Amino acid sequence: MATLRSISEVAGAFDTTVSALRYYDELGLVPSTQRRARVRYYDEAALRRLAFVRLWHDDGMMSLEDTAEVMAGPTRDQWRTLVSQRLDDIAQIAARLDEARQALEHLLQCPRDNPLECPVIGERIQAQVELAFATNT
Amino acid sequence: MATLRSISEVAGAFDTTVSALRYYDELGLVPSTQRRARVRYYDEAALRRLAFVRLWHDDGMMSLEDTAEVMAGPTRDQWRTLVSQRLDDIAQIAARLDEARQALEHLLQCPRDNPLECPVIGERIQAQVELAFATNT
DNA sequence: CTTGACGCTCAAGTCAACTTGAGCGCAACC
DNA sequence: GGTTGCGCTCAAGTTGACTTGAGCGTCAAG
Repeated sequence: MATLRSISEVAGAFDTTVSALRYYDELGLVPSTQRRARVRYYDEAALRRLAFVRLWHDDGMMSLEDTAEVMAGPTRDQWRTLVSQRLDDIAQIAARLDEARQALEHLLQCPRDNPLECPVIGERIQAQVELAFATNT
Repeated sequence: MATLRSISEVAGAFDTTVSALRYYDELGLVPSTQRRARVRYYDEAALRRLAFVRLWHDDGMMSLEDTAEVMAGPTRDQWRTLVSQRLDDIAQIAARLDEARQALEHLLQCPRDNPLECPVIGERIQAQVELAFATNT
């Protein structure tokens, strides 16, 4: 049952590095289960914590600190706020991502050689500039 | 016509800082139009460059370096590759974002107090762990 | 005529999330 | 019995995108 894995096995399986795992351990984010003569071993529970971290944290979705807080919070209210904030952030990011995607997709089929000269992008940009100086001259 | 803005005006209008603008200038990313006795002034064209930078770069969509390359590339092929790579990245990020959103939304209405104990999330995590050690024991 | 607001340069500091390097221990293999 | 492989610790380095600080110039107002 309680199969224990060495740090390099875990790193290999989760496509990460030994040093990153040591770093997580140091932070207390994913502590190794046991220490036999200073050597770290990981069991299933630890692996689940690790998978959790990678689910939240990868690609900069959530900072390690926030991830730690979500996992650590013994009471519901502590992480609920954080989670719903993060949901708001995600919605915003998704919106921006979609804007960027549209712009980039246009660029690919835009006949202009220099992106700065593209009239379609130019319109957005111009709108931005005008908006920036909307209140004063 | 050619209205010139001071660095602090520009910073205020674009909701950024004077030091960031100086940094962009130093990089050659958004050079100031003129220098009157060492003092920077920005015209419309410069503002358009700045808006462009913020459109691509904000929220970590694109690094400043990539942004620079897209704007600088005099030939189409130079930035086309970059742009389509970035489109791929965006698609991936969007997918991960959606995964994360689903997980977080579930958490908000999950009766469990500790996210690590949630069976719905647990299933994903478990799948990850198993997948990680799929090839060896 | 000094105080304040704004501008400048150049060097150094900051932050997150790691990585790298020095120097060590222990076990196995040739 | 040396050397390779994996593990360890602790301190310091890295990267990107800025920020901060020291020290200075310039001009308008009080």
